[in-house]
Amino acid sequence: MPNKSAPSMQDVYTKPGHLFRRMQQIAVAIFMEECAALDLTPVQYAALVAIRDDPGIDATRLSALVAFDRSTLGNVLERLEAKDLIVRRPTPDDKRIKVLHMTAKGQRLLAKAMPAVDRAQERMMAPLAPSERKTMMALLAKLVHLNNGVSRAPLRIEHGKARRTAAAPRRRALNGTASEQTHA
Amino acid sequence: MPNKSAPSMQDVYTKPGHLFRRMQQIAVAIFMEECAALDLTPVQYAALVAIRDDPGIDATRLSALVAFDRSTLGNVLERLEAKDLIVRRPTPDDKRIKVLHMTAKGQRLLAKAMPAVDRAQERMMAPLAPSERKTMMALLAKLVHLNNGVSRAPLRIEHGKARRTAAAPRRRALNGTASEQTHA
DNA sequence: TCGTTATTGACAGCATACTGATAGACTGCA
DNA sequence: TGCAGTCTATCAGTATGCTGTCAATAACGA
Repeated sequence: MPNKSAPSMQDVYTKPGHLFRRMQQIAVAIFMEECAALDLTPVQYAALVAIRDDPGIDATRLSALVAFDRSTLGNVLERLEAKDLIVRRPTPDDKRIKVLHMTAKGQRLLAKAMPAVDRAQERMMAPLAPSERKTMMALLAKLVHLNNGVSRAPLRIEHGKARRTAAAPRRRALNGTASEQTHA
Repeated sequence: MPNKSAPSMQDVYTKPGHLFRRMQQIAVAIFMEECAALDLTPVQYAALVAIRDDPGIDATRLSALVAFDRSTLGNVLERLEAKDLIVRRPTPDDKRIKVLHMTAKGQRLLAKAMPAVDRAQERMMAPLAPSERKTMMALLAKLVHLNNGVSRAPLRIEHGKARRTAAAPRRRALNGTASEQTHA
């Protein structure tokens, strides 16, 4: 009988946790290589896209849209503002909130980033055949969707786009739990 | 014609980079939940396993075995030592090196961690059917394998287990590049 | 043997993540 | 109306991950 009394590195190498960590390392490295000239991180890119999609959004709602931890996002936005890619403005209707808008510089950078980001996505999947990529992405999407809500930063998409205004009272319950799935 | 002039969040959601980041978030969250009582992170767990597998290894070689960045590993080892799970000792033959050994406390913790780690791995794959899990893991392993060398911390396994001794001069070229694959 | 090159551990600095706490602002309900 | 509970941004603390640098040490080649 083989010795099963203790885990070895050979076991670790085949475990999902190890492989997901490695793949994340690789994905970030490739992204950073492609975007080196733009001084843009994956997280910053996603935040910019979301802000451009939804101008006037506030930081807490943004964190739900891009599935970032709220505490982390504060620093990310600070850096984006320091680089003049976005602006944060307080609002008269709700003094707790600072709404986010892209600057012209941010728009230009995002346009330039697009091809670089696409190249990065291509490169990380390059080792797989086209049919394998499809399978991989379908399974990965399923895994992420059905595990949404596990981490501190689950993805939460506001349906009906009735974003908060002075007239429309804000929807409650932004604090989703693990059992609550955003898309059914 | 649809407007393809700019990326939207809907595009980002389906990109590999986004999904890998989300999955890593989820995997770490699940691991930490299962190991909360043990005060052990995924990275610390892998380091412990590797040190137990290969007592007397030094930090640089360890970083290659577990695919950690060398700079990060220093802090990880510091914390493991502070928790009395490992010891770092200088050697007379090479004054640059500090060799690593597990303590009895580390052994005990590792034994206790095993079932928790297994539960974590189960949980993160739980949403997939057994056949889907197999497919996913095979593709993920392939992707990581063939992209090994891309990040700053590629996996490098020493073949022939001729670890350095006073008699045997150390193998050169630990500085692998992206083109160099560890296993053919 | 002696100078060049490599290796090692340690740092400083930046960016992403998460936990938990806090102060101020707002809402809804009694 | 007034207060309890909620929501916002922010902060301190911890951990990972990367870039780049440094001094001490070791190996190698001329």
